[in-house]
Amino acid sequence: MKGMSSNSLRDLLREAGLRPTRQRLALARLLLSGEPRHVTADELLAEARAHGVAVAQTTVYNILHQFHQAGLIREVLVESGRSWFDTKTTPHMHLYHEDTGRVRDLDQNPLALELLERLDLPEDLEVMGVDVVLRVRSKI
Amino acid sequence: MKGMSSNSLRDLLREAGLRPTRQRLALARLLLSGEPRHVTADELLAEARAHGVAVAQTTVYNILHQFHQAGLIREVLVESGRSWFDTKTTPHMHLYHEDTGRVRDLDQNPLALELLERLDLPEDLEVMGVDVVLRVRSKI
DNA sequence: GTACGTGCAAACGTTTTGCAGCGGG
DNA sequence: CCCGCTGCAAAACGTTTGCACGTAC
Repeated sequence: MKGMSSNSLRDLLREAGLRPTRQRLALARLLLSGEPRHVTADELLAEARAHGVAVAQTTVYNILHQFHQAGLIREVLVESGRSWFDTKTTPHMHLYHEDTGRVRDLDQNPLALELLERLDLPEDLEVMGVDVVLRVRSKI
Repeated sequence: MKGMSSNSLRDLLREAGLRPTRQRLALARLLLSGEPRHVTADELLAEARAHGVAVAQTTVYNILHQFHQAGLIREVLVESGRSWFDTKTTPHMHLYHEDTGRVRDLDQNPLALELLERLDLPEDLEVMGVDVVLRVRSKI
């Protein structure tokens, strides 16, 4: 999505059923027009304001959840009391660095998919997603 | 751990490096002396008070985290803003029912272990744990 | 014009802080 | 008996909610 134009961001939002408001466009540009990234709500708020975007904290939360529901980003739960959001939406796992509190992608998609295929689930359940988090620490 | 006596609970806490205080003993009895279970802090607080145990909310949080750090219970992160605690500590995965908000165990240990073995991790990282959550919904 | 979004303030669940006093030794 | 640590109230933290006002269409 690198170097995505204003117009294609507009279309992206519209296709997701979201009105391309000033705030949504600004956050979409920060989140979705570059390399995949992991952010918290507060980091994104600070970044938006540093770029001169006038936006309320609540709105950042609202928009992050709207993007999540629309499938534009993923939510990653690794700490109680704080959510990470991941702009990479294809199936993959996460590495959580307990020392730094940072989240990284772990690109071994086939494993998580195989895991899912080999599970014996009750017939009446639909799988909405598989979240795999490896908690790691530096050995040194 | 079913039907565990007061004395063995005392020993369990002592071996975990925790003083067997009145509150810790009461919560340990509720959590660790029966079948494996999943609770939130507030559920446990309500249950303790229903059993006539005088304990503060903060103390329940403190003790749950102390039990977690001591390896007596596991923390399960499936929703932002609320932690579940699982009294089953052997390796296993979790099923998160998005309809009901409930957590259940999924006993397919070998899969999660195999997953771990087959990952290519940087040499300098130590794996502290693997969390696998399947988000499911009722098909009906 | 109107349906939908935003942003404020207040509520929520959880975590942290500071400290009085209990209890293990 | 005493010191370390526990357990508490209160505040802080990240997030969610309810509602009045704005804005895209």
